Amino acid sequence: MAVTLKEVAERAGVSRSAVSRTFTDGASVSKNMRQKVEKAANELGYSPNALASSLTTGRTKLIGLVSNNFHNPIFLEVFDLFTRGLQERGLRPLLVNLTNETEPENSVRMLRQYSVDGVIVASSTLPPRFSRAFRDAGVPVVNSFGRYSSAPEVHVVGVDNVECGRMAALELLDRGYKSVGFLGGPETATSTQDRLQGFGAELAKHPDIRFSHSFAQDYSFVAGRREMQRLLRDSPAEAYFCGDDILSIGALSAVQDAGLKVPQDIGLIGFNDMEMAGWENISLTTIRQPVQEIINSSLELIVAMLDQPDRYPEARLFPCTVVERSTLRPRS
Amino acid sequence: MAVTLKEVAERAGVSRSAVSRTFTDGASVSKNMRQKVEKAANELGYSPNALASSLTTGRTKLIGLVSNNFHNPIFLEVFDLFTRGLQERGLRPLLVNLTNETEPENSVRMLRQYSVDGVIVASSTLPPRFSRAFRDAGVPVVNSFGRYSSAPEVHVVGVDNVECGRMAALELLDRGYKSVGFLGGPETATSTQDRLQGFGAELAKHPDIRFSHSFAQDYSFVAGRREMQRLLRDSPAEAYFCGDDILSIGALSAVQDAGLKVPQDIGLIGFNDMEMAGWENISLTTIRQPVQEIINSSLELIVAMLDQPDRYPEARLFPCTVVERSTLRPRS
DNA sequence: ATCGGCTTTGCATCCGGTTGCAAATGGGTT
DNA sequence: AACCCATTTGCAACCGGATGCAAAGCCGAT
Repeated sequence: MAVTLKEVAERAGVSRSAVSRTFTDGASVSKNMRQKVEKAANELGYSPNALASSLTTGRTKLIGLVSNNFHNPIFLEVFDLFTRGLQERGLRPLLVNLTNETEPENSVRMLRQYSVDGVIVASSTLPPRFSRAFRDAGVPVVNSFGRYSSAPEVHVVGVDNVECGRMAALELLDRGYKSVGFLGGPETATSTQDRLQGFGAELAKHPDIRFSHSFAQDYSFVAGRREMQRLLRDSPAEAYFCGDDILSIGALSAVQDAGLKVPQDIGLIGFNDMEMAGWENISLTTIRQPVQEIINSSLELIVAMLDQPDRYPEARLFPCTVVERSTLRPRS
Repeated sequence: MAVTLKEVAERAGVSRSAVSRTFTDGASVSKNMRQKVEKAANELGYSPNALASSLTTGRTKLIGLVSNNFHNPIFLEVFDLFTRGLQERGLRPLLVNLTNETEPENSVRMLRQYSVDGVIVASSTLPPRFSRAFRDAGVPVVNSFGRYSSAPEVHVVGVDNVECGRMAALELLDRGYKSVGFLGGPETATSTQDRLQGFGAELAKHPDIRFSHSFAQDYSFVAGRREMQRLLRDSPAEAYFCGDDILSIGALSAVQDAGLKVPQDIGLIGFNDMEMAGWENISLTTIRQPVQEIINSSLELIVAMLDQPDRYPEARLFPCTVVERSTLRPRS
């Protein structure tokens, strides 16, 4: 079907190696030879088969892009940045959707069958055993938006969620709220646990502040809205730290539907600063996660690992910042 | 690095062909042999190299998933459904992000280098020459959400955008609006052109109705908002058909910011029925595109083309329906 | 035991490239 | 013209697996 190296060689009247060499950079080919080969290749419309060459070079330039966040709009931004970043570096994203997947085995086997050069696990909700499984299979792996640990088992790039929780608490205290709540994502997500921990730890220093917490079923508008509706039925707090912007937006809609005003009656602070948070009809005060930086760093790291597969695992953390918009009352 | 067929063969004390056969279904292997091989394979943790086998079978099970819509949230739903659908069928999505790409050449070459078995072009804004380029390269291609044509050059699965425009017009007429506008996406997108055409054609039958149109720069919140702000400055129409829900939501925010009420002062009808359109704080009346069905059908089609690459191109169209929520005034 | 026919197995070759090695080539010196 | 050395080229083997073909194995029937 497609034109092969052999045909080009015949047409150019040279050996197959010669053709191969003109298409491998760093190989030794004379100017003359290169011309002849390129002429023949162009005439035939030849381009080398990346998979065949991967057999001998051991490199496919395929990177598994693994995620289970296909319902949170911020992940569209994430996919956009990852795919473009990979493409710019000559790498190809093989997308793996792990929605509803609980065990890593299948995906590990699949990605190994396709000899991916590396894997990026982009998720804040996938349990760490997924990343670990890839590492154990000998595949370079970077866990983006994953859990920070002082003794990381795999490379992690993201934020310190405990610190972010603390930051949210300080922000609410700073505004003089006397009773606050944490409206988290699913209780099983490590990101939720960590944010809650930091949030709670900071509030523990202020025993006069009433503090409660609860969890939404997942990171989604509907879940955030439902949970807030539940909270509103029974003496809600003055302000809530939501574990994700998408939860905040759901919560916001619940609050407004109940005839209450944000931020006058109830304050909200989100997490992520996704594009939508800046929309004028939402205008969410939130903790910004530097998505672009996290992704760039993840890409650099995975590229580096291609050459040093046994690189010692590190955690790369980026600071978050508060983005003030309209869902918290002014500083007192 | 990874375990190979040869090692399994040695361990099991059989020929390499025997091992190959136990892992190819439909091949002739005795129960006894299969057992021996599987035992050895398990002990070694062997799984066949999909790329190596693709060399001889000519099948990679790789499907190029090509798009340039990484800013419209509905495409997160689209990617979710496509990737899961492909995975269920044993196929692997190789994601290609064509943002800012104007010429198909590079991506065609790349996808051919990776010997994809087929390509799904999922976009309503990529010019038809992209799909055509894949077809010309001999790669089975399905253009999902593409432009319907009575003489399709490649397989198209989607909706009849002209018809949808007409449907929007009828809906607005039905509500008794006397002046209406079309707020489209980028003028170069065929989907925009077609929706405008249908919309205009229907209105042409009613010369008493004032009709205007304009275009947003792209399919995004910001563009929709900006365009609506412009319109509001100068005797706006009573109701607008927006070329996409995301534009509607931007427009909605502009209208509300201007102190006007929807639907009392201005009516809006969108297109797509993305998840967000149903959020209670948005509650957009819109024309629903049956995304799930379009994707299922696209998948069936691409699978069918794997066996019949020269299948005669067809257009598969699905009807749209009006989803009534809260952004148009009641029927008169 | 022998035979016939079907199934199972192994051999060898091929898929489309890459690469170590040795032979061939080219250019500059003497 | 002869020689030396660096570059370029081709040969052949290999990457991991699939498959046509012929040989081997198996089964029941005679």
